Amino acid sequence: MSRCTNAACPAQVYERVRHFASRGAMDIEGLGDVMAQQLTERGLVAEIADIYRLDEAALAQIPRTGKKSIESLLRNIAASKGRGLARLLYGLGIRFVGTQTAQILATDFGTIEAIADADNAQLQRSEGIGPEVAGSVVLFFKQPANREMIARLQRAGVQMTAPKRAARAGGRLEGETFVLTGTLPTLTRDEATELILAAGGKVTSSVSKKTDYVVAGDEPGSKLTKAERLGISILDEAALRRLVKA
DNA sequence: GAGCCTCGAGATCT
DNA sequence: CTCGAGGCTC
Repeated sequence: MSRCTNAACPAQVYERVRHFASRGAMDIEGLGDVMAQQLTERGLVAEIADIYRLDEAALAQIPRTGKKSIESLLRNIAASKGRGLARLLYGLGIRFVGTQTAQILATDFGTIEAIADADNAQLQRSEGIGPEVAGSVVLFFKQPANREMIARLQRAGVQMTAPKRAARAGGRLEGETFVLTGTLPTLTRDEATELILAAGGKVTSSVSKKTDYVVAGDEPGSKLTKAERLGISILDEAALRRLVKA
């Protein structure tokens, strides 16, 4: 696979902005595919940090964007500053760093500076980080343009810290691995994940012998079948809540 | 090397 | 959600 290396090319800027604002990353509602396209095409956003410089006058240039949408978007942009290090890291779009890896790095290192200054060997001490991923992270933070972008985000007030792992250790679900499938009655996937993480548990995406519990909701997928075959404990939402509180 | 797991893309649904 | 590719662990 080939990768375009011109960071300034419009298609690259658009992709970065779109990914940064996406649900798993900074979750900026109102800044989806279409808005990202408009902002980058019009030169209102030439790099990620420009998102935080947008104001009413700039947004008013965009067709079909009235006072209400503008107010709401600006509010959502402001709210995104507090999403925390894990989401921010994922949002930066570092190769091989998805939500899981970003989460691990965030809780292991605690601040963006610690990650940016870590060398290959230090990064590899984290679970799931091998030579390839570590190399990719080092490469990203070696680029002066990336360090500058981060500095600009920081100046804009974007928070770049995370509670360290220690703060969460000793939870009731310490050492337990969970997999979610189907739709839960009252919790979203993110909320269920957060509940488990907060109790010291771990959430992965595929069922294996190492899975301790499968949390199944309505219309579960093949993960439930696999869990039954492997004899893994199945929980519904109520049982998960009980386990967390137990 | 085997098995596990994440990433990332594409399909499905709301 | 599923699934393949490929990185990581043991």
